Amino acid sequence: MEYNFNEIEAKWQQYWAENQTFKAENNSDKPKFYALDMFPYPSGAGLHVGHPLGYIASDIFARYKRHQGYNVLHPQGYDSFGLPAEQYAIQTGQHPAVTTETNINTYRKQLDKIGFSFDWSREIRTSTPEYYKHTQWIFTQLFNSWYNRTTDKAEKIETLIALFETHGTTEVSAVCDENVIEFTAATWKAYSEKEKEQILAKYRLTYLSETEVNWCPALGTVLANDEIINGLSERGGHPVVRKKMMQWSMRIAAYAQRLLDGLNTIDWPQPLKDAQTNWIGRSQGASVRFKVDNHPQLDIEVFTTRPDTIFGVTFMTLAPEHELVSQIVTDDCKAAVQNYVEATAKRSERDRMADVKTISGAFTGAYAIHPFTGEKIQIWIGDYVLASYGTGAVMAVPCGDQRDWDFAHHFNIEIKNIFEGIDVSEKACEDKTAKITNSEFLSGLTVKKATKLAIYELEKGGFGQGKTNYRLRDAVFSRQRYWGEPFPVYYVDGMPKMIDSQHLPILLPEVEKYLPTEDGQPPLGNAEVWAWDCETAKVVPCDKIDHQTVFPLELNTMPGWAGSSWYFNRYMDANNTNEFASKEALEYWKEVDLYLGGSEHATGHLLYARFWQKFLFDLEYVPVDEFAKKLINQGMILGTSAFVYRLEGTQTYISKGLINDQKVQPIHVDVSFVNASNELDTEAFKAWREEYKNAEFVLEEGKYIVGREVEKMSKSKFNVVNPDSICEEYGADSLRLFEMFLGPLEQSKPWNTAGISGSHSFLKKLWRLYANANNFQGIEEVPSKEELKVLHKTIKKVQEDIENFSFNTSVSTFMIAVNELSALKCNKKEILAPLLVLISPYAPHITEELWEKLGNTTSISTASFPVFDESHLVESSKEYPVSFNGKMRFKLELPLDLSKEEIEKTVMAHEKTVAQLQGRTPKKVIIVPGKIINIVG
RNA sequence: GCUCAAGUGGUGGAAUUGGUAGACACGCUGGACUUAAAAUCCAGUGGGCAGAAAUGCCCGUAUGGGUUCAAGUCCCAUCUUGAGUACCA
Repeated sequence: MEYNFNEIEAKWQQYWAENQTFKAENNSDKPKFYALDMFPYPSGAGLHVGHPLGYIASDIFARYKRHQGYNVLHPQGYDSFGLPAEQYAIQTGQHPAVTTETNINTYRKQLDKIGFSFDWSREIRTSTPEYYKHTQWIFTQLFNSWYNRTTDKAEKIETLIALFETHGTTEVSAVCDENVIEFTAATWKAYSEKEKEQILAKYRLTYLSETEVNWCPALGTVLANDEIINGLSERGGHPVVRKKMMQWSMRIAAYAQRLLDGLNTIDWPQPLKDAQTNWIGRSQGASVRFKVDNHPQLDIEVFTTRPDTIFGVTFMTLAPEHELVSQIVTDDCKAAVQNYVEATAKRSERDRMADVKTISGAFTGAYAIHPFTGEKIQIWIGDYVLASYGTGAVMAVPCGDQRDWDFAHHFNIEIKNIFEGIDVSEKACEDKTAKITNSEFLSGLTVKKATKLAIYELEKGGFGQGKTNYRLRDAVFSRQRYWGEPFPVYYVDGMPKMIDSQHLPILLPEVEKYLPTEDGQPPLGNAEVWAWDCETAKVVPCDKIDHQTVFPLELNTMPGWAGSSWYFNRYMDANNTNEFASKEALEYWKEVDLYLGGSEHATGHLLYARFWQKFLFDLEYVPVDEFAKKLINQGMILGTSAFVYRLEGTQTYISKGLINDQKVQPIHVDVSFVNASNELDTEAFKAWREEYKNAEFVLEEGKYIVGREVEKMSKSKFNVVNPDSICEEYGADSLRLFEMFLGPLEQSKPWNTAGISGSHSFLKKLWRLYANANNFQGIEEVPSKEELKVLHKTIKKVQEDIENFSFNTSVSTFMIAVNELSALKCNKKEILAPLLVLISPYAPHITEELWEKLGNTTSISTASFPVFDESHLVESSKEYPVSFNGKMRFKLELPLDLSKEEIEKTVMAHEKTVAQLQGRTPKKVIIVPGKIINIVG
């Protein structure tokens, strides 16, 4: 009987679906295990072979944990709001919901074919009202909360109001806007409702603020930073300008320290932790206030990580946008400063960052007073100082900072040396082991001590204090898009109001056009029914707006990361209609035990999700403050793009080997036109597109050879390989094994189908092993010692490998086991049955089939994992490698219970040893029992 | 520039605490079966030198040093590639 994978795979996929084999229960005596994949965005291109890599790995782990007796939650869903569906809608008028639905159906079909053990009863889609109802609810919770520094957590806004009522601002230590005012309890009570609202807005965890966006007038839309290249839009190459808009922001900066600290409690890859650590960018130092000469009321505050170098300050630089620039600039410098400010304003932030080499700036004519020496210090402006970091001003220490040095050098400003025995005439000294000199009370101290003392003296003199700064900025939460969660927000007299949670969800309104409106409003501005009626608590037509009881609704939508910042909690209780998940479900599943996904989400999704989780934890909605205990990044599967070379300006295509010095244009061709030896099917190429119809080819040895390059798999590069055809040709089990066999999970690797026959023939060998064993039945007979040894060393290795996520090596272990058992002509049930359980997480279909043929009536997924028994591996002897000066010369079989002395005696007496030594006496003999013998001399 | 990861046969990769480098697979070569092909099975396969052969010797994990009885593995320097980030004071 042949291995008919098509039939077998269809049979078991149907069986699992009908029997709900992988449905997870929220009540169980078993220990729980939650294995999660980062859910996909359902793009129109469908799944390619890169997607399943991580899904296969987590599926293996989930199945393994089931064999170990865990109650496993292994769900899947779709991150289904997003840009491509909206752009397709703009082009075709097709509603994004329709496109999304179609794409999801394609994904589902493809996923089903690979045999994943997902619990589909818990499927979620972020774009459904049942789901985004809760996303909206979380937003309102953020709005109704503030960050209390005293308790170091988020609290309901009511606790802040209570503090204001009893103590005014005196007892409040909060993470809030910079420009909050102080008041007493009495003043607070005297404020009008609107004034109170305005004050509270500065404390809420989500708040409106004027933020700059990249506005492209020609496209009528807002662009993300990476959609802009050299100041022009990526699509169409139109000019992009910076425009201020009122947008929602999330006070993620409040959580900077906790996000940093939390990294120590979770098992995530170090590179990913490093990326988050850098992104949060904690730096410690001091904040120092410099008085401005002739402006006794003005202070310039700077942040420095090197307060120890304060006596090396010879000038000060402000960001051109700094608010004090216009106040301090002297009349004779005014023109130059204004010119410079205008020139920098024209350059985009990107341009400014990209151009690091050009040094530019202008002198303001004003002077600051050094807090310790009282010396007058020139105040400059320069675009190397960023308004958005720290205070937008730096104290420049040219001897200790290369950028300050470059600036000073360029503008001929004094460079004062405060480092003992170091020459700073050519470059700054950034070495932190240098000794400070020429610095009054800091002279003679090391950096560490000087820093401490400098901060102490600053605080004593009232010039500043120690400070910790974070690079992490609050996150903009508004998008000028259609296909996203609408905000549950309406505006009364310009102030945002939350819609009460009982009225959620606020459904995404229908619009005629998915583009922004002509006056630059977001697409929801096109909606005709988009106003909130406070009396009926319903969304009503816009023309009913009277600003008495009917008010305009928010026109922005939420960003892509809103829905993905809490979805892992939803799977725990995905069909709950009252709350995002019940307390019991959250208590039971707690957190994700294994999270698999790409490292590209390091500073996006993975940071925002940790932030929301901590927030929900603070308000006691979730039981843990880190949502994923362990995280693994799977590497990307790269495509091998193929190129033809067109002679410039012609329809002639030159085979790769014949190009030489001719001017050719490389053009991507569909990889399906190319065979394994890089030969192009020229007819298929000509038929591909109208423009290639008349192509002529310059062949080498009668063939057109294409160029190859490994790139990211992408539709536009025509290098996408889709799993469907592989499933058809070799079966899902072959695909699963092959993807695991490609190499370490974390590593990026090019896709190359050449090796798939190896995995496939392994499965055929496996099938034959069972077919030969009493026609699949196996025999009830005590296995031989060798057979048991093969089985148990396989159990040991596979178990270790799975736990280390080393799936590639366990596939080779299976191959070795099957090769060895085939050689032994093993037909014992006692060996063949446990072997199937070992392989079943990797190749679930064939193992279910063989399991059934062995006489089992329940799914193999219910079988328990074989238990490793050391006793089968105990050896009585060892084949020792015998080395001379570290080089292995021959092997010698010796009993393991020999003592070192006995080993040495035997080895030294051996004829090969004598031959190797050629009469020399060894200086030393190293014997590591059970490992190696090394003779030196 | 900075941070991180990585560099091993023709190819993907293995070698988990320093202890037999190249497991397993692909590819290739030869053979068996076959009219033939496919499929399957068997043997060989890092490079070099010597030998009819068994076998022996030398070289070999990006490069150059070092530590060690012993280094792909540890240390220092350099080069290359990939990823992230970027005037962060």
